[in-house]
Amino acid sequence: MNRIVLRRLGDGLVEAVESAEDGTTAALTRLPPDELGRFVRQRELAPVRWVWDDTTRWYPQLLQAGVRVERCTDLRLTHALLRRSPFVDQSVLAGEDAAGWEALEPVTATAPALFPLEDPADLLDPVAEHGRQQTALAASVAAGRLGLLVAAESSGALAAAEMSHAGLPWRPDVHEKLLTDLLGPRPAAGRRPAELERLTGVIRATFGAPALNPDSPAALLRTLQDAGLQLEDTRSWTLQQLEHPGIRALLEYKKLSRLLTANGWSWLDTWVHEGRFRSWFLPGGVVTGRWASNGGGALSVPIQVRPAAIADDGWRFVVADVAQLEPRVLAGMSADTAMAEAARSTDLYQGMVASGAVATRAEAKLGMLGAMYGGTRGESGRMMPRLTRRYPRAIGLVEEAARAGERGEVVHTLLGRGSPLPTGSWAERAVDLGEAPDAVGSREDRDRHRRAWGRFTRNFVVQGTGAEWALCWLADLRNRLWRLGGGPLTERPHLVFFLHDEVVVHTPEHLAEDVVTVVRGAAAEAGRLLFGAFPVDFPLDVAIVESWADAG
DNA sequence: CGTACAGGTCTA
DNA sequence: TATCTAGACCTGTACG
Repeated sequence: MNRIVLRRLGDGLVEAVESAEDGTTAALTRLPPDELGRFVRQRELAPVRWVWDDTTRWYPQLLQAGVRVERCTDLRLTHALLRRSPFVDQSVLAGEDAAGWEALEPVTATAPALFPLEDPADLLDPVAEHGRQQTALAASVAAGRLGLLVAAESSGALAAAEMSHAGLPWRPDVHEKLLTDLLGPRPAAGRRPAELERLTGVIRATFGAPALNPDSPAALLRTLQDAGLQLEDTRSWTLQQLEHPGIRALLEYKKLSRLLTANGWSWLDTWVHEGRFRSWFLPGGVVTGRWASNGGGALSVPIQVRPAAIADDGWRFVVADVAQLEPRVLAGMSADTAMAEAARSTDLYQGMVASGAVATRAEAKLGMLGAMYGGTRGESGRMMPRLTRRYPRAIGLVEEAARAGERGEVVHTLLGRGSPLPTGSWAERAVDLGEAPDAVGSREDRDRHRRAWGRFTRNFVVQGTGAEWALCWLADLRNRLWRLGGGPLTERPHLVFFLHDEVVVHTPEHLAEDVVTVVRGAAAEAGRLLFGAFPVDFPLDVAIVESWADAG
């Protein structure tokens, strides 16, 4: 398959360097930016891989021009992956512009200038960087797995851009009715809605504080303490434990105030246009490999407002999420056959009960969460010895990751994403083994940091490998969806949302059943890609719905 | 007056 | 019968 490296030239032209499999240059084309769409569309007629500095700098404009790309190599994301992987000879990647590649930030402008002036990306040489990356990959002892990872990461970048382009269907009228029913009519700027005004009055009267601003945590804490309540913070969970006639109104105020500030009228004004909620998904935005997001709080859209996410007329959402992704991934990566046996069940925790490992589902869940997050106290800590006896390989894997982190070492996911190195004085000392008396922090301080980093690395291997499974699922699904329909991206079934282990597909109603089939097919393929023939299942909960809120 | 942080709440 | 992982983003407040 030919590769085409795209780069911007100083005079505003775009250069396309096409090379064959063996590395020989087949063609060199220069064209003005407004002809790029036509060029890419034409070259996409045959299998080709586009290579560019950063997907956010190229793909939104192509999508705007109605051009969809099958595959690419995102040099920014690939560089970041290879740079941290313990399976890569770092000297190969070192170059005079290595720092430039590391500093490169994705572009998330709301109105992207076609080619921004003074873009630091324009100082970097994509042909040279691609060469270094290919050399580093080929020389790696984990070339196969890393190759899969960088391909999936780049596919994710395409999917992310496509989701921002399409947007999540969102009905402002439904959202506004929800707000009005709960808060009252939209108030003038800077004023509280009627219901919050009413609750403020109740709170002030009940606690005898006529000037209290319930939005000020410090003032609220003082007022509650003056009223004789014993508390150290004003979190809802803390307030719920208290007996006082004013608590009800206070909790109600907090709930509605949160709705107003996070997803109220101004959220609608800012993030929903022409019936679509558009935010930026940032693949690789979290160190573990999970995606981050930018704009509108896309990864924490409250369940409360999801009724406003409604498919277009004649369209449906297919909402799919994988049940208990992380314990299943742990079973696969540790090749723990006993845990994989429990994972054969639709409910992994119930499977653990059925095998006699634990007595109740609640214990199974608590124990596994403790194993993956590092909970040592309370009930989850008490489960550990039994889980260790029953699932020695799975528990052993996370325990070893925790110990490595406590020693200041790098851990890695199944496909080879490396954890960051710890920062701070304890880390240097951990490598040193010197344990010299510390002038700054106490020994207890260092031990606390060490254990905290161990919890991070313990979770990193599981969360990170879970993210790899989800990335493979998403990448394969994206291609299967494309083949289900015809015409432009948004006239076919297409992805509109992705949240760690859940996808939302917007599809013409008559294709919804086919979408369910390919969503399941892609999940099975992701399992094969990561774990080969090892028998671990990834059952999906899938629903065909008109509103996102009706799923699950 | 702008920035940084604390406290809080939402997601998986 | 708990507080363990990763984030985004809001308001209020202290600081320079």
